[in-house]
Amino acid sequence: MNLSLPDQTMHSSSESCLEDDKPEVILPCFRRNMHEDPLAAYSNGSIISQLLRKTIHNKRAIDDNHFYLSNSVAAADSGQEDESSVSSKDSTIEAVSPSDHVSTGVSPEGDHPLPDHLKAKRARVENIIRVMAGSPNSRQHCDGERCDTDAREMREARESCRENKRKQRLPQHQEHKEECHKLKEQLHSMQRLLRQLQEKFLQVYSQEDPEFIVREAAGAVSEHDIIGNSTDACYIKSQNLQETLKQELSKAVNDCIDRVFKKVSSSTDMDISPQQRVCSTPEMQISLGADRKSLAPDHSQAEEMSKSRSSELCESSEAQTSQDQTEALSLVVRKPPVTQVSSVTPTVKRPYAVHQTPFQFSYTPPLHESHILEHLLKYGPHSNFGALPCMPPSMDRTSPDSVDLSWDAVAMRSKVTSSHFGHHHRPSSMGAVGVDGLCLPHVKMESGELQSLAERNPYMSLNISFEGLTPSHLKKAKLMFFYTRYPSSNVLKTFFPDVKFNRCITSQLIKWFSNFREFYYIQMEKFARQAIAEGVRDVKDITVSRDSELFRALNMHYNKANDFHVPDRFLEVAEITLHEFYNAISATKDSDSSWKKAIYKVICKLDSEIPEEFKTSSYL
DNA sequence: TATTCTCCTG
DNA sequence: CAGGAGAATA
Repeated sequence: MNLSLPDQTMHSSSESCLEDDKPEVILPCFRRNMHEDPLAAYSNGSIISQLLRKTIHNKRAIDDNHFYLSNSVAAADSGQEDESSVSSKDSTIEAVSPSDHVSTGVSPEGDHPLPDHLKAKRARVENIIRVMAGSPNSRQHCDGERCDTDAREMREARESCRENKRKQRLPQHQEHKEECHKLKEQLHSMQRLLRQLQEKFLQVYSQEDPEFIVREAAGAVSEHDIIGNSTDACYIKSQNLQETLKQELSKAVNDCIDRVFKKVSSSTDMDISPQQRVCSTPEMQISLGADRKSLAPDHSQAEEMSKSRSSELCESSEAQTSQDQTEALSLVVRKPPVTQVSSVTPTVKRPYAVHQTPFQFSYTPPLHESHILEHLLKYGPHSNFGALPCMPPSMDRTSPDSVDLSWDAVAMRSKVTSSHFGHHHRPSSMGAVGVDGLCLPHVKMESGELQSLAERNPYMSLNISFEGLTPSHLKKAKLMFFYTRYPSSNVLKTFFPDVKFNRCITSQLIKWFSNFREFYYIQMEKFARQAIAEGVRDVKDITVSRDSELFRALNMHYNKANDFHVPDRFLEVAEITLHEFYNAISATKDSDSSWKKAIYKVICKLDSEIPEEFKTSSYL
């Protein structure tokens, strides 16, 4: 394909529609429309159709290697019709030009002034189309190196061109009408949302403190200028918003729990499987946002697993109340009678409710409301609550205070995870009501009951299987790294006997060691380069002892508490690795992108036996 | 095709 | 350290 369009052509076709610097091409009236009053351009000049047509022309010109653009496009840009050049040279677009005239006259908006929202929207649409129109030409400025990309882009351009053609065949005025209609609808829906939000605020505040209505409403919904402006109560406003959200959420949650409990209590006599019974308790529904896609059911969990599992119930319920749950959920039983589920929550249409959040499962507010709430939660003052990241419920998020459990697992996890996640928050920070209510049922539940529930519930087991890796395991893995850099999965299974292995766990452990290696090799490279920079001439001058800075760095990473005696062999391996890096870098092998692979190959053979005591589950 | 590894990013 | 992308490997 010949891309060597004359420079002049490119300029006239690409820049003239994008920039102001071609006054000789763009008529003043058109420029005013484009740059000063996009709305007017929209309603009067059908700029969109013109630009679309120009796009088509440009792209066709590229495709067919036609060089007639400079004239016709310039004319088109000017806003004046050049039908002869259009229709005579490209009969496939014949529908375009006449419709321009039609649309110009039958513009649905006519002369009516439009809201600013609409103007802005329209401006954006036009901008997008301008970019579309300009891109294929600007591409022509590139040099020959990008021919491949260009070819691909050209194909895309052709497709896009076809798309545009299809659109062009629609009567323009109809298109405009539709567009206007859509915009209007959007505007209306936004106004509706605003009103609803406003009402919500008023309603809530009136319950709390009638005196606040005036000030708060004015501040929160200032756009509508309900009463006036208030700028002096920002802090109080935030506080109130916080409390309000908490109350609203808590109310909704409590309500749903009540309803679910009622339903459950009335249906426990029904003929349902143990799993079903288990899943029917609210805390299960809430907390079972398990990673269902992997992991097989596990009925033989160790006792401590079951204990930590119970802590998960509360933890995950906390973490998930408001976040978006995109993960497949296991909150519904395997073979639930549809009526049973839907009778509890009519909003849940699917018996296997895959994408329902635990929260939504029981309480699904109208879409707009939830959106508003979501937005407020995300960006509002209560970010701690709202911005809970989308992490699997099995991942660490603890609320030890919310459940009075004395199990070691809980305590341990709480301790570690609270330091692990900088933004960990205690329930107390969630407000008096908060989501603690969600955890309440746990407190009332006997530990034995919980345990048996957990053992009978495959989905919980999934959760816990994944949960099997604790910070203790991480610490142990780090120490094992002193012996083995590339442990096989068999080794891992052997040395983590207390972990119920599955694909997920294995991958996780492998990932850990991968991370360990990453740090290890980064340090090696760093110190090797440092040695070279310091002018070390001989590899033999590089040693790794316990006094070495390198060792200290590694020890700090894998043995932070420094309560483990690092085997000498590790020092040797570290030294060998350092030498490898030194040699490779000295030989400027690092210019090769895969120069480290040779080193990895050497190091992976240097794994040594891991002491037996690591095999005991109680190690550490 | 699934798994593993490295690299990169947050 | 987790997660994702991409390449290598089985």
